[in-house]
Amino acid sequence: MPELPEVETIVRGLRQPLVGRSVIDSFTDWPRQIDRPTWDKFRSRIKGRAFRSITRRGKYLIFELDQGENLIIHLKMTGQLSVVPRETVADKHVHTIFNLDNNFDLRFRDVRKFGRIYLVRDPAEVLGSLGLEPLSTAFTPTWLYEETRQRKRVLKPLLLDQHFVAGIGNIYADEALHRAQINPQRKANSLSKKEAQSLTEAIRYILDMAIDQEGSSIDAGYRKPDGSSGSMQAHFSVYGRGGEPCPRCSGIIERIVLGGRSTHFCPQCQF
DNA sequence: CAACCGACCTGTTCGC
DNA sequence: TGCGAACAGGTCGGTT
Repeated sequence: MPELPEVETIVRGLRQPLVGRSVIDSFTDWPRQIDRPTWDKFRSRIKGRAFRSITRRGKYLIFELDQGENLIIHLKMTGQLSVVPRETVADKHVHTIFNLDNNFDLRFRDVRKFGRIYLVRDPAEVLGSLGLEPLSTAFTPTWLYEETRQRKRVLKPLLLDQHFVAGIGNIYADEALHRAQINPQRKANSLSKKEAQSLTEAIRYILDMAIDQEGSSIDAGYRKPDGSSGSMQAHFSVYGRGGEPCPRCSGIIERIVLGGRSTHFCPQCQF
Protein backbone atom coordinates (compact mmCIF):
# COMPACT_ATOMS: atom_id res chain seq x y z
CA MET A 1 0.00 0.00 0.00
CA PRO A 2 2.45 2.68 0.95
CA GLU A 3 4.39 4.16 -1.92
CA LEU A 4 6.97 6.95 -1.78
CA PRO A 5 4.56 9.75 -0.72
CA GLU A 6 3.02 7.64 2.04
CA VAL A 7 6.43 6.58 3.37
CA GLU A 8 7.65 10.19 3.21
CA THR A 9 4.60 11.32 5.19
CA ILE A 10 5.18 8.62 7.80
CA VAL A 11 8.86 9.59 8.13
CA ARG A 12 7.91 13.23 8.71
CA GLY A 13 5.29 12.24 11.25
CA LEU A 14 7.63 10.01 13.25
CA ARG A 15 10.50 12.47 13.67
CA GLN A 16 8.89 14.55 16.36
CA PRO A 17 7.82 11.66 18.61
CA LEU A 18 10.91 9.51 18.06
CA VAL A 19 14.11 11.48 17.56
CA GLY A 20 15.93 11.72 20.87
CA ARG A 21 13.98 8.84 22.41
CA SER A 22 15.54 5.46 23.06
CA VAL A 23 14.36 1.86 23.04
CA ILE A 24 14.00 0.25 26.46
CA ASP A 25 12.95 -3.14 25.12
CA SER A 26 11.08 -4.75 22.24
CA PHE A 27 8.61 -7.59 21.77
CA THR A 28 7.14 -9.57 18.90
CA ASP A 29 4.58 -12.31 18.41
CA TRP A 30 5.70 -12.82 14.79
CA PRO A 31 9.49 -13.16 14.73
CA ARG A 32 9.45 -13.55 10.94
CA GLN A 33 8.65 -9.85 10.78
CA ILE A 34 12.31 -9.34 11.70
CA ASP A 35 14.35 -10.17 8.62
CA ARG A 36 17.76 -9.81 10.23
CA PRO A 37 19.46 -10.49 12.52
CA THR A 38 17.64 -13.27 14.34
CA TRP A 39 15.03 -12.06 16.81
CA ASP A 40 17.18 -12.76 19.90
CA LYS A 41 20.14 -10.82 18.53
CA PHE A 42 17.86 -8.08 17.24
CA ARG A 43 16.27 -7.59 20.66
CA SER A 44 19.56 -7.38 22.51
CA ARG A 45 21.24 -5.15 19.92
CA ILE A 46 18.44 -2.58 19.78
CA LYS A 47 18.00 -2.41 23.55
CA GLY A 48 19.17 0.98 24.81
CA ARG A 49 19.69 2.48 21.34
CA ALA A 50 18.55 6.07 20.75
CA PHE A 51 16.93 7.45 17.58
CA ARG A 52 19.25 9.94 15.90
CA SER A 53 17.43 10.65 12.61
CA ILE A 54 14.69 9.26 10.39
CA THR A 55 14.91 9.28 6.60
CA ARG A 56 13.50 7.50 3.56
CA ARG A 57 14.98 5.67 0.60
CA GLY A 58 12.45 4.44 -1.96
CA LYS A 59 9.72 2.83 0.12
CA TYR A 60 12.02 2.02 3.05
CA LEU A 61 12.12 3.92 6.34
CA ILE A 62 15.59 4.32 7.81
CA PHE A 63 15.96 4.99 11.52
CA GLU A 64 19.54 5.95 12.29
CA LEU A 65 20.33 4.90 15.85
CA ASP A 66 23.33 5.67 18.05
CA GLN A 67 26.38 3.39 18.22
CA GLY A 68 26.34 2.81 14.46
CA GLU A 69 23.09 0.85 14.24
CA ASN A 70 20.31 1.36 11.69
CA LEU A 71 16.74 0.14 11.98
CA ILE A 72 15.20 -0.24 8.52
CA ILE A 73 11.53 -0.98 7.89
CA HIS A 74 9.58 -1.83 4.75
CA LEU A 75 5.79 -1.68 5.17
CA LYS A 76 4.95 -3.69 2.03
CA MET A 77 1.16 -3.79 1.50
CA THR A 78 -0.43 -3.22 4.89
CA GLY A 79 2.24 -2.14 7.35
CA GLN A 80 1.41 0.75 9.69
CA LEU A 81 3.58 2.52 12.28
CA SER A 82 2.34 4.52 15.22
CA VAL A 83 3.67 5.99 18.45
CA VAL A 84 1.12 5.70 21.26
CA PRO A 85 1.03 5.74 25.08
CA ARG A 86 2.06 2.36 26.45
CA GLU A 87 -1.37 1.65 27.92
CA THR A 88 -3.15 2.00 24.56
CA VAL A 89 -4.84 -1.30 23.67
CA ALA A 90 -3.15 -3.02 20.70
CA ASP A 91 -5.33 -4.98 18.28
CA LYS A 92 -4.35 -8.44 17.05
CA HIS A 93 -2.51 -7.11 14.00
CA VAL A 94 0.16 -5.32 16.02
CA HIS A 95 3.06 -7.77 15.87
CA THR A 96 6.16 -5.89 16.97
CA ILE A 97 6.38 -3.31 19.75
CA PHE A 98 9.26 -1.07 20.81
CA ASN A 99 8.98 0.34 24.34
CA LEU A 100 10.37 3.87 24.44
CA ASP A 101 11.94 5.67 27.39
CA ASN A 102 8.95 7.99 27.85
CA ASN A 103 6.19 5.43 28.43
CA PHE A 104 5.21 5.48 24.76
CA ASP A 105 5.51 2.60 22.27
CA LEU A 106 6.50 2.51 18.62
CA ARG A 107 4.19 -0.14 17.16
CA PHE A 108 4.29 -2.01 13.87
CA ARG A 109 0.84 -3.20 12.81
CA ASP A 110 0.57 -5.31 9.67
CA VAL A 111 -2.56 -7.22 8.69
CA ARG A 112 -0.97 -9.24 5.90
CA LYS A 113 2.40 -9.72 7.63
CA PHE A 114 4.45 -8.93 4.50
CA GLY A 115 6.33 -6.04 6.11
CA ARG A 116 9.91 -6.54 7.27
CA ILE A 117 12.28 -5.06 9.84
CA TYR A 118 16.07 -5.01 9.55
CA LEU A 119 18.78 -4.00 12.01
CA VAL A 120 22.07 -3.43 10.22
CA ARG A 121 25.28 -1.47 10.71
CA ASP A 122 25.52 -0.79 6.97
CA PRO A 123 22.24 0.35 5.36
CA ALA A 124 23.60 -0.48 1.91
CA GLU A 125 23.25 -4.12 2.84
CA VAL A 126 19.47 -3.61 2.50
CA LEU A 127 19.21 -0.58 0.21
CA GLY A 128 22.22 -1.13 -2.02
CA SER A 129 20.45 -2.19 -5.17
CA LEU A 130 17.74 0.49 -5.21
CA GLY A 131 17.45 2.72 -8.25
CA LEU A 132 17.28 6.51 -8.53
CA GLU A 133 15.14 8.63 -6.25
CA PRO A 134 12.51 10.15 -8.55
CA LEU A 135 12.50 13.42 -6.59
CA SER A 136 16.27 13.81 -6.73
CA THR A 137 18.07 16.14 -9.13
CA ALA A 138 19.57 13.08 -10.83
CA PHE A 139 16.14 12.07 -12.14
CA THR A 140 16.08 14.07 -15.36
CA PRO A 141 14.47 13.69 -18.80
CA THR A 142 17.91 13.00 -20.25
CA TRP A 143 18.58 10.25 -17.72
CA LEU A 144 15.22 8.61 -18.40
CA TYR A 145 15.65 8.88 -22.14
CA GLU A 146 19.15 7.38 -22.10
CA GLU A 147 18.25 4.62 -19.65
CA THR A 148 15.28 3.49 -21.71
CA ARG A 149 17.13 3.24 -25.03
CA GLN A 150 18.17 -0.42 -24.65
CA ARG A 151 15.22 -1.59 -22.56
CA LYS A 152 12.61 -3.53 -24.43
CA ARG A 153 10.44 -3.93 -21.36
CA VAL A 154 6.89 -2.66 -21.11
CA LEU A 155 6.97 0.82 -19.63
CA LYS A 156 4.77 0.52 -16.56
CA PRO A 157 6.44 -2.59 -15.11
CA LEU A 158 9.76 -0.78 -15.60
CA LEU A 159 8.51 2.18 -13.57
CA LEU A 160 7.52 -0.26 -10.83
CA ASP A 161 10.97 -1.85 -10.82
CA GLN A 162 12.63 -0.54 -7.65
CA HIS A 163 16.08 -1.28 -9.07
CA PHE A 164 15.32 1.23 -11.82
CA VAL A 165 13.53 4.01 -9.96
CA ALA A 166 12.83 3.68 -6.23
CA GLY A 167 9.49 4.62 -4.73
CA ILE A 168 6.90 4.57 -7.50
CA GLY A 169 4.11 2.05 -6.86
CA ASN A 170 0.99 0.92 -8.63
CA ILE A 171 -1.15 3.99 -7.94
CA TYR A 172 1.32 6.68 -8.85
CA ALA A 173 2.62 4.83 -11.90
CA ASP A 174 -0.90 4.87 -13.33
CA GLU A 175 -1.49 8.49 -12.34
CA ALA A 176 1.83 9.72 -13.73
CA LEU A 177 1.39 7.89 -17.05
CA HIS A 178 -2.07 9.40 -17.39
CA ARG A 179 -0.77 12.88 -16.67
CA ALA A 180 1.98 12.40 -19.27
CA GLN A 181 -0.58 10.97 -21.73
CA ILE A 182 1.51 7.86 -22.27
CA ASN A 183 0.03 4.38 -22.68
CA PRO A 184 1.32 2.05 -19.92
CA GLN A 185 1.72 -0.79 -22.47
CA ARG A 186 4.33 1.05 -24.52
CA LYS A 187 7.83 -0.40 -24.71
CA ALA A 188 10.34 1.61 -22.72
CA ASN A 189 12.61 2.07 -25.74
CA SER A 190 9.82 3.61 -27.77
CA LEU A 191 9.76 6.81 -25.70
CA SER A 192 10.66 9.95 -27.59
CA LYS A 193 12.76 12.64 -25.93
CA LYS A 194 9.69 14.75 -25.58
CA GLU A 195 7.77 11.90 -23.92
CA ALA A 196 10.67 11.19 -21.57
CA GLN A 197 10.44 14.83 -20.58
CA SER A 198 6.70 14.83 -19.96
CA LEU A 199 6.96 11.57 -18.04
CA THR A 200 9.70 12.79 -15.68
CA GLU A 201 7.70 15.97 -15.11
CA ALA A 202 4.50 14.02 -14.51
CA ILE A 203 6.17 11.67 -12.02
CA ARG A 204 7.58 14.63 -10.09
CA TYR A 205 4.29 16.48 -10.16
CA ILE A 206 2.22 13.53 -8.97
CA LEU A 207 4.63 12.51 -6.20
CA ASP A 208 4.97 16.10 -4.96
CA MET A 209 1.22 16.54 -4.96
CA ALA A 210 0.71 13.24 -3.14
CA ILE A 211 3.21 14.31 -0.47
CA ASP A 212 1.34 17.62 -0.13
CA GLN A 213 -1.85 15.61 0.33
CA GLU A 214 -0.09 13.36 2.87
CA GLY A 215 -0.61 10.20 0.84
CA SER A 216 -3.58 8.12 -0.31
CA SER A 217 -5.81 6.36 2.22
CA ILE A 218 -8.01 3.66 0.68
CA ASP A 219 -10.12 1.29 2.78
CA ALA A 220 -8.38 0.32 6.00
CA GLY A 221 -4.93 0.68 4.44
CA TYR A 222 -2.43 3.49 4.83
CA ARG A 223 -2.75 5.87 7.78
CA LYS A 224 -0.43 8.57 9.06
CA PRO A 225 1.39 7.72 12.31
CA ASP A 226 -1.25 9.66 14.25
CA GLY A 227 -3.97 7.47 12.74
CA SER A 228 -5.46 10.06 10.41
CA SER A 229 -5.95 9.64 6.66
CA GLY A 230 -4.19 11.23 3.71
CA SER A 231 -6.30 12.88 1.01
CA MET A 232 -4.60 12.12 -2.31
CA GLN A 233 -7.24 9.47 -3.10
CA ALA A 234 -9.66 12.32 -3.80
CA HIS A 235 -7.42 13.44 -6.68
CA PHE A 236 -7.01 10.18 -8.59
CA SER A 237 -7.65 10.58 -12.30
CA VAL A 238 -7.53 6.90 -13.28
CA TYR A 239 -6.54 4.63 -10.39
CA GLY A 240 -9.55 2.57 -9.32
CA ARG A 241 -11.73 4.34 -11.89
CA GLY A 242 -12.17 1.67 -14.57
CA GLY A 243 -15.41 2.25 -16.51
CA GLU A 244 -15.62 5.91 -15.49
CA PRO A 245 -15.05 8.85 -17.83
CA CYS A 246 -11.54 10.27 -18.16
CA PRO A 247 -11.34 13.68 -16.47
CA ARG A 248 -9.26 14.98 -19.36
CA CYS A 249 -11.09 13.75 -22.46
CA SER A 250 -14.19 11.87 -21.22
CA GLY A 251 -13.01 8.63 -22.80
CA ILE A 252 -13.85 5.53 -20.77
CA ILE A 253 -11.05 4.49 -18.45
CA GLU A 254 -9.93 0.93 -18.98
CA ARG A 255 -8.69 -1.55 -16.40
CA ILE A 256 -6.21 -4.14 -17.64
CA VAL A 257 -3.52 -6.31 -16.05
CA LEU A 258 0.13 -5.54 -16.77
CA GLY A 259 2.95 -7.44 -15.14
CA GLY A 260 0.35 -8.97 -12.86
CA ARG A 261 -0.78 -5.58 -11.54
CA SER A 262 -4.10 -3.88 -12.16
CA THR A 263 -3.54 -0.95 -14.49
CA HIS A 264 -5.87 1.95 -15.22
CA PHE A 265 -5.56 4.23 -18.23
CA CYS A 266 -7.53 6.16 -20.80
CA PRO A 267 -7.26 4.57 -24.26
CA GLN A 268 -8.49 7.79 -25.83
CA CYS A 269 -5.81 10.23 -24.60
CA GLN A 270 -2.84 8.04 -23.61
CA PHE A 271 -0.78 7.13 -26.67
C1' DC B 1 17.23 -10.10 -20.61
C1' DA B 2 12.25 -10.37 -20.10
C1' DA B 3 7.67 -12.20 -19.12
C1' DC B 4 4.96 -14.96 -16.05
C1' DC B 5 3.51 -17.19 -11.81
C1' DG B 6 3.49 -18.72 -7.29
C1' DA B 7 4.77 -17.42 -2.49
C1' DC B 8 4.21 -14.70 1.33
C1' DC B 9 -0.77 -13.47 4.46
C1' DT B 10 -5.39 -11.73 5.82
C1' DG B 11 -9.50 -9.25 5.08
C1' DT B 12 -13.10 -7.35 2.23
C1' DT B 13 -15.96 -7.16 -1.70
C1' DC B 14 -18.23 -9.29 -5.70
C1' DG B 15 -21.00 -12.53 -8.28
C1' DC B 16 -24.20 -16.19 -8.32
C1' DT C 1 -28.11 -15.35 3.51
C1' DG C 2 -24.18 -18.19 2.11
C1' DC C 3 -20.03 -19.32 -0.13
C1' DG C 4 -16.27 -19.47 -3.01
C1' DA C 5 -13.71 -16.49 -6.14
C1' DA C 6 -11.40 -12.36 -6.99
C1' DC C 7 -8.85 -8.66 -5.46
C1' DA C 8 -5.71 -5.52 -2.59
C1' DG C 9 -0.81 0.68 -2.18
C1' DG C 10 4.84 -4.85 -2.63
C1' DT C 11 8.70 -7.72 -3.65
C1' DC C 12 11.33 -12.02 -4.35
C1' DG C 13 12.67 -16.21 -6.46
C1' DG C 14 12.12 -19.79 -9.73
C1' DT C 15 10.76 -21.21 -14.42
C1' DT C 16 10.02 -20.69 -19.21
